[in-house]
Amino acid sequence: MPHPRRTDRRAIVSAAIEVLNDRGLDGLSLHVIAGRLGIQQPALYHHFGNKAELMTAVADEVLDRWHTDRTPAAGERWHDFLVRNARSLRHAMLSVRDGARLIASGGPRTPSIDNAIAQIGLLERSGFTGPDAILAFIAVSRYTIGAALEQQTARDGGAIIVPTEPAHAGAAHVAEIGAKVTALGPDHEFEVGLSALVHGLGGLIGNPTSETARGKADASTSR
Amino acid sequence: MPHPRRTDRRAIVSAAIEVLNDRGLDGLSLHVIAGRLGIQQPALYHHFGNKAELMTAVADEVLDRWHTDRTPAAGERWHDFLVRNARSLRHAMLSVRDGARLIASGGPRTPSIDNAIAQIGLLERSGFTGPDAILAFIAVSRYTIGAALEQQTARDGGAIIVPTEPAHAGAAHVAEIGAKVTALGPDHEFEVGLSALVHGLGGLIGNPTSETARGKADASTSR
DNA sequence: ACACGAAGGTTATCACCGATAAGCATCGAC
DNA sequence: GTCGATGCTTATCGGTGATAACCTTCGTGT
Repeated sequence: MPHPRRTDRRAIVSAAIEVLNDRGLDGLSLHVIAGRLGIQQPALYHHFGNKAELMTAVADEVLDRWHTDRTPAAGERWHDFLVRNARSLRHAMLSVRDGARLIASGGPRTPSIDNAIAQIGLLERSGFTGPDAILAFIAVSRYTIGAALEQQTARDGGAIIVPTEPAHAGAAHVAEIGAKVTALGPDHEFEVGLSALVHGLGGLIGNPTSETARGKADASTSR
Repeated sequence: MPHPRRTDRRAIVSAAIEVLNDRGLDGLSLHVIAGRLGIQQPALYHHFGNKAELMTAVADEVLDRWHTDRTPAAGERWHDFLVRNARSLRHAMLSVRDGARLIASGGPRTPSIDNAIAQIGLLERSGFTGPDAILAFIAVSRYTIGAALEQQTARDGGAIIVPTEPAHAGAAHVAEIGAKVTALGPDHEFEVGLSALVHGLGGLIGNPTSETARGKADASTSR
């Protein structure tokens, strides 16, 4: 039986996620994906123009499956929603091996227009200006991605390594509290920063940044 | 002139940075690096065990060259230093093409032990507990990396794209404020989140998180 | 003085990857 | 009933990281 079933984009994306989970992003080759579907590698080019296009579809599927909390509930407070949304995004990235690298490599996501309207609307109704609402979402999303990325790419299991040069005065102290932080776990690391960020974003209410925007751009080169 | 000069690790890393700047991270192959040095590709394996090792050295060199503000100045306030440190890290990542991807792909950095002691010491003297000091640094660093990564991988020049489905009610409004945010520029986007995050981290003073952490693996720690 | 081993470089070759070309089979529409 | 679109095949290409085997230079210990 040469062709038991017709292959479509959804089947390919699902197979890719399976391969991703047990071989990692570096082991995710078109050959292996096709092999799991019982077809040859060039056949994939009938469904996707190139590998990058496939990867984008995989990233979208991962978000669709696990990033569930994107819509503010009725009467939900703005910071509760921001936190819930960030946790959901993080959960999605951690649900797949190398998920953070996968999402990050695809560049910034563009959410559906309806979600964007609902999200921004909530923040505007809470006192944020329009631009500040968007800036708040961007900040939370970037922090979340950065946190998931570093957690997932940490090869030493997330432990805080202190290069223990012999008998350095403060080194022992740093190593000790480093061990404490490690013991608290990655979830706690994430929550502390998230809570601080969201709390700080509340300061934008009544202090719109677009008016206080001063030429603070230091020597950062744009590229 | 077969061998004008002996090649060492520093020369290889410098050549790699040059190649990185004009071909990008995806175009950074061992063949091209060796070509710039006038040698063959396998010769590089006498200096680095594999490509990943070379990339780590390149990332370290980038940080050494451009991430200059890592040490707190005498009498500097904690939040001023945190902000200055984050700007310096961002500046380093933006100083090289694909610098953020380069830094992020290498996993979390381990700073020199002396810097870690000085940095943590400043925060502890300012009222942070030891673990919270580390958590604050981690949060700022992850936000900074996430922000630089998304800015650098944005292929549409950082513009906020609104999928303009026809005549959608709030779409026009979202597109309008999206354009405003885009006009403010990436530096402003970064600064707003950074300021909020650092401001929020100040709330940790007097409210140590390690004591409010419930249901975590905290039994093993000291005393 | 000289042998010798380490260091740095060479050519040849591998397996693998993404991508393209050319051809064959199936199947629905006209 | 043919015909073209669709999905798949085999063959092949250039490029990439990595390994093997060999050669040359050079500092050094006896």
